[in-house]
Amino acid sequence: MKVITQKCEVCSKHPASGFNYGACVCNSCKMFFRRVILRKNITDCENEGVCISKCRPCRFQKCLQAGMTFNPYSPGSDLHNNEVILFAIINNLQHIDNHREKLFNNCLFNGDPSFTEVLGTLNFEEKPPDLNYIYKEWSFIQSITGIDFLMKISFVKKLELPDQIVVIKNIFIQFSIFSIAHSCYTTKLSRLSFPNGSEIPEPNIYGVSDNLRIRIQGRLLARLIELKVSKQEFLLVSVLLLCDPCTPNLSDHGKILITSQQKYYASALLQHCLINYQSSGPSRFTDLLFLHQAISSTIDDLKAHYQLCQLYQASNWLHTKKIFLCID
Amino acid sequence: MKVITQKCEVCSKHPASGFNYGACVCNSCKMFFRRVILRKNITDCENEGVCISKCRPCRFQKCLQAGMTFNPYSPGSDLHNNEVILFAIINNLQHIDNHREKLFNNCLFNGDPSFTEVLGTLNFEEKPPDLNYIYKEWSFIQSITGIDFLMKISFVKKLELPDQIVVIKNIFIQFSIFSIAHSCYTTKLSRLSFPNGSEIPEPNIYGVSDNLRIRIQGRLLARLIELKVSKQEFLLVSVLLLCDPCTPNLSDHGKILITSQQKYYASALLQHCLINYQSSGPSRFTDLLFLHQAISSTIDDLKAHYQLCQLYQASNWLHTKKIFLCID
DNA sequence: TCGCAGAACATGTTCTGGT
DNA sequence: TACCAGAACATGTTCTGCG
Ligand SMILES: [Zn+2]
Ligand SMILES: [Zn+2]
Ligand SMILES: [Zn+2]
Ligand SMILES: [Zn+2]
Repeated sequence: MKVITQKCEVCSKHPASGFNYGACVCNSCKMFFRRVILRKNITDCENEGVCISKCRPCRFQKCLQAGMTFNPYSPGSDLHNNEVILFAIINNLQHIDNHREKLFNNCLFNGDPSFTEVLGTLNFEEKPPDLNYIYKEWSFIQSITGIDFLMKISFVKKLELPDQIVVIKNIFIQFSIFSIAHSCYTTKLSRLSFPNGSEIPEPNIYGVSDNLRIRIQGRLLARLIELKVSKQEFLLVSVLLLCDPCTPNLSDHGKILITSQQKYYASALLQHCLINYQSSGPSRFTDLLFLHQAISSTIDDLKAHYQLCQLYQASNWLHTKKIFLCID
Repeated sequence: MKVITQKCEVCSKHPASGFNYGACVCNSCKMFFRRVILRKNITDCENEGVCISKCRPCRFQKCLQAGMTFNPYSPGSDLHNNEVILFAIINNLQHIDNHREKLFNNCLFNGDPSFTEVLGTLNFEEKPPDLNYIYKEWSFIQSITGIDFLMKISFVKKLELPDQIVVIKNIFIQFSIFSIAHSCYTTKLSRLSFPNGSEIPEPNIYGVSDNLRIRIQGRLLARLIELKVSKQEFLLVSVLLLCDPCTPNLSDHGKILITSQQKYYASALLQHCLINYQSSGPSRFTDLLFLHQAISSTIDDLKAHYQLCQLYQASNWLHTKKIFLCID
């Protein structure tokens, strides 16, 4: 008699039995979600990224992505159970990021894909141990692995293709910078630089003000050091960078999805802050969100720096990769 | 790596995982069987006879039919568990027979099907309460419901069609007589007769020896009374009548199947006797099997009687139904 | 090494009760 | 009455141990 003949949002195998735990899912998936939460047996997908989504961990991720939440009547255990969800969300991000790091450190990417091409599968190759990247290559592999990471964040695939391009294009440089900065913070470096030690931006270009370079190298990193931004916080903030409903040229559908995801990840970050910082959780949350400003300023400086470099030493900046030129 | 790519004998949905509990079945069916036995939760099929065989009780019957047995290592409980199986076998027969009785008492069957037609679905109709059968009609409904009963014994469907005809044709009269006799025994009648009281065979036909009639009316019934044959025994013996590997014109395949079924039901009957008669179980078993002789003799007498009647009163025996004339 | 019984675990379906 | 959380039950899959 029900109008809901919809397929389950998670398994799409059974018809949804109704609105269970906050999403339109079938009974099996409802019970599955419940059991994972209660038994707290969250594991990681074996083949991160290339899974057919039929495995347990991926099924659970789909539940989370569908927006399922667990609010048992029994008061008190409430927070505890939602911590499980939070943990799972972060854990998932952590895995995708571990994969990114692996690619960044051990692989190379041949070619010069446009944005449309980037949306397909990216084929990384093993990097010979004796190969040394030059600066340009570092920044390219940093960005391309960053894009790969962003593409793997689950809700991105739910966007229509043009929206995917728009969103990724809007954010990948910010993420690259944020990511390299956090990695430098983790390894206790005081200036932005690639793993081989070459500083960002490329030094010693005649005519470019040292002031600009110092700002680029220091501002964001200093803030990360000051706040002692954890990896988990870094990841959540990264996803929130992506969740910008004001991204230009976004379709209506995209806007709705991005908005819901922003709400979702924002409350996850807030919860995380509350758990780790108790009463000062909200202010921590604010600090983290405002990292966005430091990132944006750094990008602005980088752009200025780039233009100056073009001005003074054009030849060195030839063959800029398409993604940096924002070519679709 | 296994050669066994066979389908499960019970569900034929999964491949058989091996030889489990005595039959080639899949793992699910293995566990299903195990659980039914252990929990002893045997129930009856809702729509006896016309079930798609997907329901629990039918699945369990299929297990039994596939020859599955339960012999747990733990000594002592052995017999107990096999009693569960025995109970289930008898219970199933009981149900089919209850259905037969219902048809026999409350329904009528229009038409004069040949044996080939009888193998399809038999369409019984509600009998108006004010309708009174004449003798011929009683014997027809008795036989046709008997055939319906026999067809529903599970292994019959496993026979090839010609074998089904051969087997049923060979036995349906014996079963009819046996059945009516046991029913008379149950209702404490001393002479074979139909529910309306009309005696078997039809009395008062001029020229037929009373001796013959008395033998027909009494011999089998007397034996049933003497032995106090229970309904359960009646049912098992009935199936064993059917399990005659020497049935003429049986195919090789049919012979093999019938032989295995004979072994199966014979050991069930023996077990039943042992449980109820302990040390005199085997002799009880023998007595029951020898009921076959009384049935056969009665049939012989009936045939003689029939021929005599034809001789003296031909008109009365016109329009004999096809099944009695053994018309395929 | 293999095959199977049984335990343990995972998943799916139906029932129950509160709102 | 309809809806849904959770309990209870039923089914299916994988692991373990033994001969
Ligand atoms: Zn589902
Ligand atoms: Zn997976
Ligand atoms: Zn099976
Ligand atoms: Zn059934």
